[in-house]
Amino acid sequence: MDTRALAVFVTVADCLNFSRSSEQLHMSVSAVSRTIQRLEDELGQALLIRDKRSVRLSGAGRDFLAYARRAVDEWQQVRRQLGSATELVGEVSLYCSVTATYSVLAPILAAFRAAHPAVEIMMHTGDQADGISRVLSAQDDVAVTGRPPRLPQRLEFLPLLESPLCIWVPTADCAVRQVALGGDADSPGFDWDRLPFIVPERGITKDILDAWLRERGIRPRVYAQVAGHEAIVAMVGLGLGIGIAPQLVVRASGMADSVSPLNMANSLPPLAIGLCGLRRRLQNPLVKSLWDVAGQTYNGAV
Amino acid sequence: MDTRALAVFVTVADCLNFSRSSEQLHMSVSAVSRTIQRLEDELGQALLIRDKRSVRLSGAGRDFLAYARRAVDEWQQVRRQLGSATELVGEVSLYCSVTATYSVLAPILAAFRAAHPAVEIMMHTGDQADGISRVLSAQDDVAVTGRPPRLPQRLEFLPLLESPLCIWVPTADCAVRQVALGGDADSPGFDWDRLPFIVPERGITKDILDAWLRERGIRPRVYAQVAGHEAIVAMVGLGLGIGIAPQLVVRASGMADSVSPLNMANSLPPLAIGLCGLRRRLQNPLVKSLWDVAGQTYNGAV
DNA sequence: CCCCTATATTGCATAAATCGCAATACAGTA
DNA sequence: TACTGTATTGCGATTTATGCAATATAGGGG
Repeated sequence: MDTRALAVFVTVADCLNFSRSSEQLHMSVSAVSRTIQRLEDELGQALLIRDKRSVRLSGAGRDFLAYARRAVDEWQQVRRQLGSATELVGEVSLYCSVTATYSVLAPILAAFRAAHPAVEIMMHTGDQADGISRVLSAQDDVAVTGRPPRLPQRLEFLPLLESPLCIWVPTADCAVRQVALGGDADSPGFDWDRLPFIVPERGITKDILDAWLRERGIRPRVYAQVAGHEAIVAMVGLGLGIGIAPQLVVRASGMADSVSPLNMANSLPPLAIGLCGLRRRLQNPLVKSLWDVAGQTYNGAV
Repeated sequence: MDTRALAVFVTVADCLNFSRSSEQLHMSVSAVSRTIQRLEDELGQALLIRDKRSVRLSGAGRDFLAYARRAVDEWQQVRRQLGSATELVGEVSLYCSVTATYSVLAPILAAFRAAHPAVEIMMHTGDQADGISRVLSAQDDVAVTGRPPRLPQRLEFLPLLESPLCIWVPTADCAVRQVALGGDADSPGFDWDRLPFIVPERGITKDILDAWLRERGIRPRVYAQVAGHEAIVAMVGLGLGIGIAPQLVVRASGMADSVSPLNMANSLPPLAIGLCGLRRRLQNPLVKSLWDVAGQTYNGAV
């Protein structure tokens, strides 16, 4: 019998709800369900009475809960006593865009370094669009990324902040700007066809944009497919076309003066930015602590 | 962390010897070694100091041992409390020869039935030679068999009793008997060639006999290869030849008067008879309890 | 001094446990 | 009635544990 199973049982016994427990425990509902089943199997007793609309403790469950709390507690105590929990040592690998390094990560890393000076951070930067796949393929423990529309259950997402997703227009007076500001972007007659559009090559921003365009029946003239928001902003700033990027990136880019947002009534939904990691990896205390520090740093911000 | 790992640690801490622990725990040495490694890994502390010729507890190990004992104890206590250990229910499957049923198994089964009336015994009888493979292929939980010369480590063997392995000669006055008793079986000149030999088709007895014959450079005249000691005894009793079988089988066969042993100075080694089972299956409490009852029933007999 | 035994560890292949996903079942609700 | 929320289950895939064989090393004779 595994202490993890005991911890699961304690959580479920507290929530009296498998779904909520599964979230707290960073596991799937089925994993929780089976963990309890195994436990009951091993004990030859039902611990939780589930009757299709409620979960409650059985008599044996109440007795066992007392034991389980104590056992979990004593285990953690002995861990601490042996010093394994005093200081975390090891490394955590992190994937993010260059922009995220400044704007999202800086405060997290400062706090994390202060809390766990012996943990090394392996940071890999690149196109934010690759974050999810880097995490899924276990190349990195955690990535800073936008929230995917559909989150695979083995991924965990911790929202940190939101940034408006805008379509950006060059500030300099040029053909692109004149067309872009020459009409009402909300109206069906807006001249999308004459506007060179710089779109993301892949990733969440591309997915959101595609959905948004499809909804409105807009078929943009794609001027370039570019990897990385930073590059999109740069190209827009140079007057090559209009492009999509989170406001955050523009602010951090040093090109805030070279681009301005395209005003629209029904604008794009804001982008939720946060940490993304494999659930399984979150059981690793190092990854878990980075996660926790991030959550605390941005506590209540979103 | 698994309570099983704790139990392993407690055992090793008590023995201060991995090999002996592995026997007590019904696991391979490597499994024990790795269990301890995992534990140390999880705690980030060495628990046992191994310096190539001795094992002793580290400081952390001593502390942890106190915890581990308590944790194992409390776990067993809560199990008992919840009643999972009150009565065993289920079934155990058993393979043995017809003879073993009477001579070896009877007292075990009587004691086992008394101790665990709710456990059903599924008994399969057949040639004792097949016992090992039945167990290896998990067709049966446990078999009564002779001790194999080389025991695969995933098998456990519990010796119960020994029986002399003899070469049997018909009692009735016949050609076979005259030749067999007409010379000194120990002498190199003994007339093996003129004696029809009834040998086991396969199994441990065959292996032992083959080795014994090879050692002495005897090439017997094989009259028949037969499955099952009972059949060998029967054929010898009918005067068809000489044959090998444990004394136990002859005694139980009702043909004890029809056959007599061939006297030899350097006789065959006695056959160790006992229970054989997959180590893994021994962790099943039902199988374990049958094993334990057998051990107690024949306690000290061998 | 060298071979042999005893003991613990490690690479590797295999067996078992666990997990997440998708499908299912069922009760309450809009 | 369709829909939502919740728990379970079959199944494939991944992760973990195990046994075996090989390796390493020390001690004990001959």
